[in-house]
Parts: sequence; structure tokens; C-alpha cells
Amino acid sequence: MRVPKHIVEARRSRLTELLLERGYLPISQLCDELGVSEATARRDLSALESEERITRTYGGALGEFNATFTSFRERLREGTDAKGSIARASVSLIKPGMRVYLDAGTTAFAIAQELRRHLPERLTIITNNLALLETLGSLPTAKTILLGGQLLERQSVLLGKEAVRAVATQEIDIAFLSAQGMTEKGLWNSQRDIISLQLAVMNRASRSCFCLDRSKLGRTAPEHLAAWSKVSTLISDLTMPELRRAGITLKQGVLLDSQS
Amino acid sequence: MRVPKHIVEARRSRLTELLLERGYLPISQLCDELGVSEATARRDLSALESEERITRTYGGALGEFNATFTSFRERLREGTDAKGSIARASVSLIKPGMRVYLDAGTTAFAIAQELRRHLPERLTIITNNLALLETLGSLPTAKTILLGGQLLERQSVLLGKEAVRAVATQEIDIAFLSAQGMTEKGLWNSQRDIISLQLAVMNRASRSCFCLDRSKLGRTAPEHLAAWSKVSTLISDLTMPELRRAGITLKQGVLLDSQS
DNA sequence: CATTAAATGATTGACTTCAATCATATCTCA
DNA sequence: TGAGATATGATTGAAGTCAATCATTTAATG
Repeated sequence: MRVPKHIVEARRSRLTELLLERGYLPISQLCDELGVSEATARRDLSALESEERITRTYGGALGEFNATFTSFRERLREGTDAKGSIARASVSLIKPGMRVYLDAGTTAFAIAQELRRHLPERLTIITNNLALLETLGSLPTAKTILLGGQLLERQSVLLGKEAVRAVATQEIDIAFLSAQGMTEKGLWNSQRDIISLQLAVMNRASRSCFCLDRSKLGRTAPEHLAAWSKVSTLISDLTMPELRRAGITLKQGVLLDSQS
Repeated sequence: MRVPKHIVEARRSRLTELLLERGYLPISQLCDELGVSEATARRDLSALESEERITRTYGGALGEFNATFTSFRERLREGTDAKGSIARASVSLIKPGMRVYLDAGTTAFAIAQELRRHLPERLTIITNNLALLETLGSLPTAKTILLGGQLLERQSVLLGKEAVRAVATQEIDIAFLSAQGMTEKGLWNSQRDIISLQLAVMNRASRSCFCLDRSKLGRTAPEHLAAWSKVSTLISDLTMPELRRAGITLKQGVLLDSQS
């Protein structure tokens, strides 16, 4: 029996809410809650899935949030090799008791994942990266401090003057940062907000490490972030000769250079 | 063929990582990725589930994060009726362009959900409650500011001196707060950290609304939060006579009192 | 090195989910 | 108001999932 359109709409948004609240629900339970047959529940689910408002699974469905982070997770899985070794090299610089800053971006995510394996004692981790929280929150010994700031929609990153102000009160032993490009003129990034936060971090940090894989070499971005003289350490899968060829000279050399 | 213990452990933590990265994976895919039979994958999953490191579903499993928030979501679904009407009354106080503070706790979650339905224009929402982000982040017009602070393990709340300092720089039009108990002496809460943040918020807010359902009446908690004179508005499913009987007198009356 | 305990894969039958199809009721639109 | 579109539930066979059991292999233990 056909039913008014607004009823269908209402039921579907109720379904979305339910999934948002509960994270996951099996089909049978959805039928109960919505008071419809399996067939209808299935039809609702496929409709909502094609609008990308939920994620379908075998036997049920997941709420939107899981989908939101999926894109981030997918991005993460790309250049895994370089990212992984950069993360391992980064973590090797972290000693017990340090106050560590982690940037936005997938490299920071890889570092956090690596910390799950080798966690020095009594760390304090400072970040503006919400995507790290689920990883960091489950680390037993670490203390996590989140900078305040404005939530960048769909980016899961905090920025703005609140964030800059929050950094100014922190002491940082080592900061791991990333950028969108590097040339002989230094490092480049796209957004002014991001850059001003990164500069504030560099200002407070005893050591500023930039983590950039080889795909960033030669690229620029709208805004200039910093000259090479401001960089304490470059962690990269590039070799010194490659960098020299690109016109980049470093005092300290590249981490990873001589490693497997 | 029996296999060394560390291999099993490694595979299981790999499985956990996979689920954390991807959110959800069906069993068949897990078998492929891990290179084991269905039986083993199932056994791994039930082992991890009993350690509460993942959530099992029919046909697959979900990463830890979903589980973390599940308990929160469950709590939310309890006294839904009162919470719902408290949330509706709260939202009715919010006008376009306001700067709104939302507290930790499930009431704030209910308010955020309600904002998905009736969203005044140009809101700024300020909070220390990470559980709200997935809801607020998807609101089209609102701007969300997260206070900085130390991450309270498993609580998804930010506290500490960073948070208090961050509040001190904010202007707040209306704050929605909650507490664990109310008596004739005022409001009570358990943790000193929470209270000092709430006091800082009340200090910056033009209007401080406390949202408490009837289950809180007569309860106390280790720490005294505030006297009734500091409360601008009480939003509750309790009636004025009930409050008077408990020895509580308010200047302003109770919101919800006369409503359905 | 011998014994024990544990991990694995294969198999089985019960159960669940799924997509497709169909009949029916009733909303929508002309 | 009437014709057509569409939402729904029931049914069905195919496919997928699950828990239990068993034989095999190999790590752990002393």
C-alpha cells in the first residue's frame, strides 16, 4: 500500500538518526524500530546509501560518521611505504618525557599509529588534529592536549586565533610538521591559517621536524611557509644528492637517507 | 598447525589496525587481508571482541572507535523523554547569531541533535565536548569552536587549565550546563576540573542555563558547584511546586513547567 | 626430546541475509 | 474523479554467515 511521501522521508531521516546514535544496527533491529518489513528497510537503506548518508554492511548499516572518516582513512592508505618509514624515523626521535607536537595531515596520523607500537614513557602529545584522538586516546601512558580553535568543516582540524593563542602557552620539545611542497626557496603550504599556526608552533618548539615524502619535491603552493634555515630536521625518503640537485641545501642532512 | 604466540598477537593487532583504519570490514575481506581461513578470522574477532577492542557485527566487525562511542550513545538513549523535551526547550532559547556554549554530558548531545532540526542562522557553538563534533561538524551554517585542553581518557571531554584559559577569551551569549545533583544548597558535581571550567563559563556567559532532569533532584556529589542565585535559568521536567517542596526557590521559574 | 597444549583449516547443517518478482493498496497528478 | 505511479509486504531460491566438531600440525614446557 502506497504511503505519503513525507512519511517515507520522515522514516528515512529517523533511520539516519538511529544509525548516528547507535553507530551500527542490524537489519532485523531496524525493522523492529521502524515497524516495517525487511524489504522496506532494505529499500530505505539502499536509498540512503546512494545519497551517501549511511554506509551499508552485510546484515545492517553504519551511521554517517563512519563514512565521514572513511575518506580520510582511504587517503591514509595511499603512499604507505614512504609514510611508514617517515613515521618510524620520526618516532625514533621521541624520548621518554618529551612534549611532542603533531600537525594536521596524514603523516601525523602515521606517526600516531607508530606510537601505538613503540610508546616512550610519560609523553605529552599536543595537537590540533582531531583525527588523532581515537588513536591517541587509547594510548595508556600518554597525556594528550588538544589545542582549541575553530573546527574546519570536514577537515577534522582546529585552526584560527584560538589555536595560535593556545600554542603560545605551550612548551614543545619536538614538533612534527608537514607541508604541501618544497623547493629551493623553502616550504610551501596552501592556507594562511595553517601557516600561522605552524609558525607559532615552530616558535615554541626546541626542534622542528618537517616530514615530507618525495612527491612534495619541486611543488609549490599559494603561500610560502618557511625558509630552510628555519627547519631543524627534514625527515624524508629523498636522498641528499636528490635534494642538492633540486637546489636545496641543509645543514643537518636528511633523516632516513642512509636507512633501509 | 600451531603458530607462535607473537605471530597470533601480531595478526590480531594488525586486524585491530585495519578496522581502525577502515571502520568496517566484512569477514571475507579480513580473510584476504590477513591470509587466513574464515575460521581463524572468526576466532580472532571473537578474541578481540571479548577484550572489547572491536565490535562484532553479522558478517564483519567495526573498529574500536565505534565501540568507544557506543557506551555514550547507550547512555543517551536512557531517559529520552525528559532529555528530549529539555533539549527542545533549550533550543527555543537560541536565537540567530548567538554564541552558544554546550557542556559535556548527554544533555548537550541531545541539544546538538535538536539543533539538527531547528538551526538558527549564524550560530557560533563553543564546547569542550568532543562527542558533539560529529553532530555539529555536519551542521551547514554554524561555526564550531572547540576549547583546548587535556583529553580526559575515554570521556571525550577536554578539561584543565588550558580549557579554562581558552574560555576566558570567549564571549558567550547563552551557556547550557549540567550537573550531577541539585539540593536546596544549589548544584553539585563530581570533579573539580569540571567545576572550575563551568565556573569560568558562567563568568563569561550573559545567561547560564542548567539542564537537569528530575532524577537529579535531592542528589549531591562530592563538590559544590554553585548556589541557585548564580543560575539564570533552570530547564527541567520538574514543576515549581516539586522544587519548592525540595526547598529550592528560583527567581525565574522553571522552563518546561507549563509545557506539554 | 617427549609430552602437552594450542592454533589452524576443513567440513557440516542450521540460520540469516539478499535480490528479484509479484500482487495489492493508495498516493499523486492531471 | 480516474489513470497511472509508487510504496509496501510476502515469497522464493541463491548465497553468505555462523557455531561446532574434528584431524593435523607445531609451538611451548619441562
